[in-house]
Amino acid sequence: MKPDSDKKPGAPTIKDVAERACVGVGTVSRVLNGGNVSARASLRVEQAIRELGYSPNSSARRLRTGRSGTIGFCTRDITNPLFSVMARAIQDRLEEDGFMLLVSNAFDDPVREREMVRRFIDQSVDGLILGPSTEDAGQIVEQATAQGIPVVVLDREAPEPAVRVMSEHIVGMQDATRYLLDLGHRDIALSTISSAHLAGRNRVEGFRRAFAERGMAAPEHRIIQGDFTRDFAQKAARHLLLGPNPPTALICGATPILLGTLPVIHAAELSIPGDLSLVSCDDIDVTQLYRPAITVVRRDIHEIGRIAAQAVVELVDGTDMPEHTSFSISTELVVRNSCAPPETLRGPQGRAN
Amino acid sequence: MKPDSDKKPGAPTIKDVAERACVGVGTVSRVLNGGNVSARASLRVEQAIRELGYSPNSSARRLRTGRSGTIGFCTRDITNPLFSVMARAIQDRLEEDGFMLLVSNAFDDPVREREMVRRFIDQSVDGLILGPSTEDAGQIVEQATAQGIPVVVLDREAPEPAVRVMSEHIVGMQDATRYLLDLGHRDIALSTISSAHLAGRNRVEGFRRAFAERGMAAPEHRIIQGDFTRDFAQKAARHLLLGPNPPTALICGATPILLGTLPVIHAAELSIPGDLSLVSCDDIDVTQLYRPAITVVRRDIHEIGRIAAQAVVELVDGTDMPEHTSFSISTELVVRNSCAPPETLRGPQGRAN
DNA sequence: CTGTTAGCGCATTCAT
DNA sequence: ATGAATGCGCTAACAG
Repeated sequence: MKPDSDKKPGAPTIKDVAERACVGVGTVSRVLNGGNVSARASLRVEQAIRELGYSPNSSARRLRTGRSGTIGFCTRDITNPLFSVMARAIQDRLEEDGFMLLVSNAFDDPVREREMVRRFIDQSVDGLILGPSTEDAGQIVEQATAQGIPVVVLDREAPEPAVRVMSEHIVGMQDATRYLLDLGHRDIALSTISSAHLAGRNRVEGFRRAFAERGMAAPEHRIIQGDFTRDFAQKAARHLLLGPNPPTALICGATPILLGTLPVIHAAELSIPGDLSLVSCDDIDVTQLYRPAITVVRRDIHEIGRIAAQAVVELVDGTDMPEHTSFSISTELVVRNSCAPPETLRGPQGRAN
Repeated sequence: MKPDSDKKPGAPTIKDVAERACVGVGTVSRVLNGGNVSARASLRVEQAIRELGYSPNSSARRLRTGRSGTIGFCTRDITNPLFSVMARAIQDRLEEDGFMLLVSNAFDDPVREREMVRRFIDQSVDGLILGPSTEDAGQIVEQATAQGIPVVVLDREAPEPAVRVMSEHIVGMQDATRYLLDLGHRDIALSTISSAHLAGRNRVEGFRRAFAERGMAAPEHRIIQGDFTRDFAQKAARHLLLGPNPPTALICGATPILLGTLPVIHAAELSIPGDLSLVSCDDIDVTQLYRPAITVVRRDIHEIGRIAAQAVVELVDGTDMPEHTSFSISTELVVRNSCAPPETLRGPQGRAN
């Protein structure tokens, strides 16, 4: 075999393109990245690129420029519709600017989260989006900022360089509670996530405010907070629903809480809304398709993702600071069929079976 | 500017470590990657690393070695529980070997899929996992293989270098259909995905086989196939259920199909299983929590992800070929309360309202 | 066992 | 406007 058409099997490099186009590598680089190139040279280079099927080696480029074209998204658990929907929205938006998305699950474990972030940084992501967690993002933001990596946090506290995208959980829960109050409920239970989460704190706050608004004190003994597992939710639901004087209404303050609670409701053969009025937070397939359809505090998850993605992109690409350092996502109470006035108000004829 | 004590703010490099440990960079590299190093030198290097807070620059490493430590997962839509659960399983497994996961959504669009894969390759992923799609993976496998990138495909055809993880859709659907047949149903409808998908073809095949088994011909006019959208499912359900002689049982051959069908069932005020027996494919929150709970053909999604991840890792790390080039995932019929004998067999007393 | 050296492919400076 | 040269940080091949 003569060194005939014996090309190197490796992908063509910028040098190959330069040779073929009879120009220097600098010129090729310039047409690629938009420098000053004469029309003639530019044309020749472009043709060479086409003929060779050349594509810039991203590893070399990222070594040279320090930018990778990737963004890391640290979720609690991608299996949660909240995060998978966000992930999709983020990815859709990121695509517009040519970024790719790296994901991970931290399972609400601060140690794991830091480890994941470390690995993201290690992979030299250009930006970071952090899902809610039990911990402040302070340490992580600091760590990332030290490397010049911008971070956007979702529903959690974070020091200044970070951009925050916050949901109006207080108002949302206040609306839900008020709705139940207006229906005549007084003994309303709230099963939600730990106050270690901003969302947990805020939801409890909104719950209390709704009662305060009416000059009443919230039933503190009906507030149960725990971690983000169905397991916790199930225990909480048993405690709440299976006791001697069950509440007339229950608000589930997170999707996993609802999913852990429903089986208990089924097992106890409680009818909704006959025996129990039910409200959940975040609208998912289950809340829409369950019969009766479940009333929820909805927020636009897709928009949250879009905004977060948009923010990182601006932070990464932009030369100047972003307009906003904090975004607020509103909520909306979607009334469906899972709530009714409490039995006591419907007369003593018993359950409407 | 004078080269004062002006330390570079940049992260410490292998050279810094070498100097501090009074060894050559080669030695540092060796302790990092496991070469032959004396205990003494090794100790000193490790200390220097700790003191400097050194972390190898992954961009340089990937340029040098051609390996990135990332795997790309191309899904149809990460929002589908099927894929989010897979993604989580894949990621969990990948983590064990230090890989990170890049995800994307192709929305069943072959053009988009190729574009996503191109970008994955561009990002120099070490391996590729492809979710099911309307197209054979031939072209993509070829493209990836040319770059030495191994690919694992899920529920789709692919030429040899690729590893396939296939679900036993034929048997699964056959079991489901047989179950309905045994219950006494004859007029069974199947709403499933296009035959352009392997899963679509196989599900129809299983459906037919169950009838053939009994010496009957499958009701071909009751088979509707379309794309993976709720929209299609809704139209199909309307066509099937709202006509003059609705079937007595319906099998939904994919999660989006079920989700698009349920609203039609609700609107038509059909009772399950009174008016219609219902079976779905893939067990999700909705099938478990819906009342009545929905009978499903289940497969272990988590295991599919685990196997796929394990396979890529072996392909990437391994020097030798993997043991298997194809895996088969079994299915299981989970009987719940959404099916009953057809009305005709339960006597003429009409609906049990 | 160890230090030195040569690139990996690219963007970028510097002369021209 | 452009070609040549430099080095990003690392690994691997080499010579000791």
